Amino acid sequence: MSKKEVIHLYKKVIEDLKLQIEKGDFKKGDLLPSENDLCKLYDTTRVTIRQALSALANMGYITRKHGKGSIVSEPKAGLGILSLSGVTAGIGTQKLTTSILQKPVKQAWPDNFFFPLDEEEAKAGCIFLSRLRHIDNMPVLYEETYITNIELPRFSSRNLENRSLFNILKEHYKIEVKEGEQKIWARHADKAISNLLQIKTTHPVVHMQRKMQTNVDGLRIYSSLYCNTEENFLRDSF
Amino acid sequence: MSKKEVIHLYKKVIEDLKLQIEKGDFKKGDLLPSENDLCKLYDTTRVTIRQALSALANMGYITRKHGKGSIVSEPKAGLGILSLSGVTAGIGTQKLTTSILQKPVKQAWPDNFFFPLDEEEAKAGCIFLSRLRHIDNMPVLYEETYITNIELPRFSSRNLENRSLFNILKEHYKIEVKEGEQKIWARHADKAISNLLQIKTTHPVVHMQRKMQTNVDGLRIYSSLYCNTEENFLRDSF
DNA sequence: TAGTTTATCTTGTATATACAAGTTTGATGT
DNA sequence: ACATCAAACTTGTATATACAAGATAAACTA
Repeated sequence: MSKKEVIHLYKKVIEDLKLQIEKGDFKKGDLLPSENDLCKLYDTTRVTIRQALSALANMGYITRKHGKGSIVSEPKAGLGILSLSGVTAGIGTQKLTTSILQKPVKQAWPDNFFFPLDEEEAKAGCIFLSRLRHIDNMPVLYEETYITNIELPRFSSRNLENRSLFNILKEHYKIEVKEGEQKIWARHADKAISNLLQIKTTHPVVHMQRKMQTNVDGLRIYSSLYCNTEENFLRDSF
Repeated sequence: MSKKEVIHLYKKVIEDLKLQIEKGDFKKGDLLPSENDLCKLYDTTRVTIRQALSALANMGYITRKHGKGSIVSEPKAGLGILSLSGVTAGIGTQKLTTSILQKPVKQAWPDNFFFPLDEEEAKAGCIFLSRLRHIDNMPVLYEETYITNIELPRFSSRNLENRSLFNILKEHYKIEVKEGEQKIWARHADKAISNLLQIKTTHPVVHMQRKMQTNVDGLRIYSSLYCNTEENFLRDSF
């Protein structure tokens, strides 16, 4: 009764190459195997290989040069919060830990929610969770996440510690973030935030509000986050 | 002796559809003609049409739905490039003014530039300019821009006041920003910034450093900006 | 009528092939 | 030794075709 999901060849090529770049088998400036080499490797044709390579180029892993080849791009560093490419940051995963302050719970949207909601969305309610991220055991980023309430089997009980919410949504529910918008402020930490991030109330923090569309119709992800950028910074690529 | 550039079919499809979306022939939510219809229209095959459509999807003009069609997206402000918005909904362009503190000048890159430069780039030097943006005559955002020094005829003498640098680069030099990355901090304003933005040195400001790739090989645009987000916020779509 | 199936749309994945055009390298000829 | 040219790479554009799979509406059945 196993799912027996059809794994598409071009997706396998993407995953393989992505992994090898992230592992460091291919470093910045290296040339990937040529399209024809990859064709032989995967026993397929150039159209399929090119589909994978152009996706990788779009995700920012490589740049392509006519007559030359596929050149591995600079690895992205920083707290890659926003990267749509799914690059889990250049900050070593071992240094970045996440603790859940509020496990996912179904609830109504807060009053005066920070982005306007359409009717269906407002009626459906949301799944709320909050997390605190640490780097080297120091709290750095506090994030509140609101997901439109649709049926996500076993979602509330999933272990979100030290794992990317986006990866879980992708792997288990095939939900992928497609586009979004964000608003950015610099603020003094208020009492709650200064407690959470263990800083003084005069300390400047980045405040961000984000709205993200997904590939699932009607399902949006909102988040509000506060970040102490004294020792680290927020980064994103577009 | 004209250039007689070969215009590729898939590029023509992209341009045609893009134009029709921008003109409003296709509005948000509309379905584009199906792939097969477009095949007949352009007397070509699906592979070529799909190449165009997937490019348009990547550019954010459409989203594609399996079994449904190509759906025209909400028009977006720019390509994920930072735009400034007011708390009170969108500020009209009339309220936003720009003054040039430093007209474009050719110079060497600063020492310890905030992004690593490759050899060619470092050798070429840069064009530097700085601008101060006001909302309702209050200074809100200070931005320093560095462009790789390539020949841009008459660029230094162009009037950049109240006009988008990106629009000028696009219209006059066909330079378009393709992708980029940005780093974000919250900081207390230092003396220079507090003077420029007319705020106290304890005031929190958003500091951003951005690196942008263009469609011209070897031409990159860097910027470092400081923003007072008390009355306004920075906004960004991706 | 209401629910189900079927046909027919749509896009998604894939094979096989051809030639154009940019880049590099090595052979050739002076 | 050096410049030139040709061959052998690379990616870019394109045609033609096949079947899978999601979405939708018409036809069918209870």
